[in-house]
Amino acid sequence: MDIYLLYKNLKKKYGKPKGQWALWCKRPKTKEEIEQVIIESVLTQRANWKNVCYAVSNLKNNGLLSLEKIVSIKEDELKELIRPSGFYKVKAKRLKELCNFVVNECGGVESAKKISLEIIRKNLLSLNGIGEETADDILLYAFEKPVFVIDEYTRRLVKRYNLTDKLSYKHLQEFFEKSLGKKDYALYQDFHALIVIDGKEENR
DNA sequence: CACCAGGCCCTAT
DNA sequence: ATAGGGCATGGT
Repeated sequence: MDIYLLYKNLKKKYGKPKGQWALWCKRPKTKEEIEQVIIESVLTQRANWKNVCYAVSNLKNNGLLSLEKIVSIKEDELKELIRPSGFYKVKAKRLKELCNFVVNECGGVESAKKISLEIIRKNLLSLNGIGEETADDILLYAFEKPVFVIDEYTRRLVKRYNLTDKLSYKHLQEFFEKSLGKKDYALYQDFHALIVIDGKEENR
């Protein structure tokens, strides 16, 4: 099975990624858009996307959809705003830690983009509540690093087509990156989005 | 009413 | 190393 052909077929079937994916796959993104993607990467953990939208709207309506603002507001205020996204207590804590890291340790999103992949990935993973998938979401969709994101839908796809037997995150990530041959962040962004879009479609 | 959603951490084997 | 429980909301 040619993985790139799989991508072409999904692309043919769905075209440009829609909905949330339109923003996540937008190239290039403004600073505000990058920050929104980072915030959404935490809010979307094990959450229905509609619920994420409610939380994002709350932040936006209060002028707080920004990393600096999230660093400065009270955690209790943040909790109430992001409540619809579920697991709101832990997510408020995680968000504040993540935003603080990007703003104060990295010097903001533009400087963060310039940090080497290995270093920034390791640092993101050291934060509480940022696992491999969330870290790679941020690296790929916010910082435009060529890392292939593995999630539940990707695993289902691998199983459905029997692409490979080992299902660990690291193995699957290497499998996709090697199979696609080139480290192309734009391709990785669209492909992962299409895998999720297609996975949801299969589910109905 | 029951079950689910793009995760992650902690604890116990 | 790996399985299972907890975290919580709104949709279907």
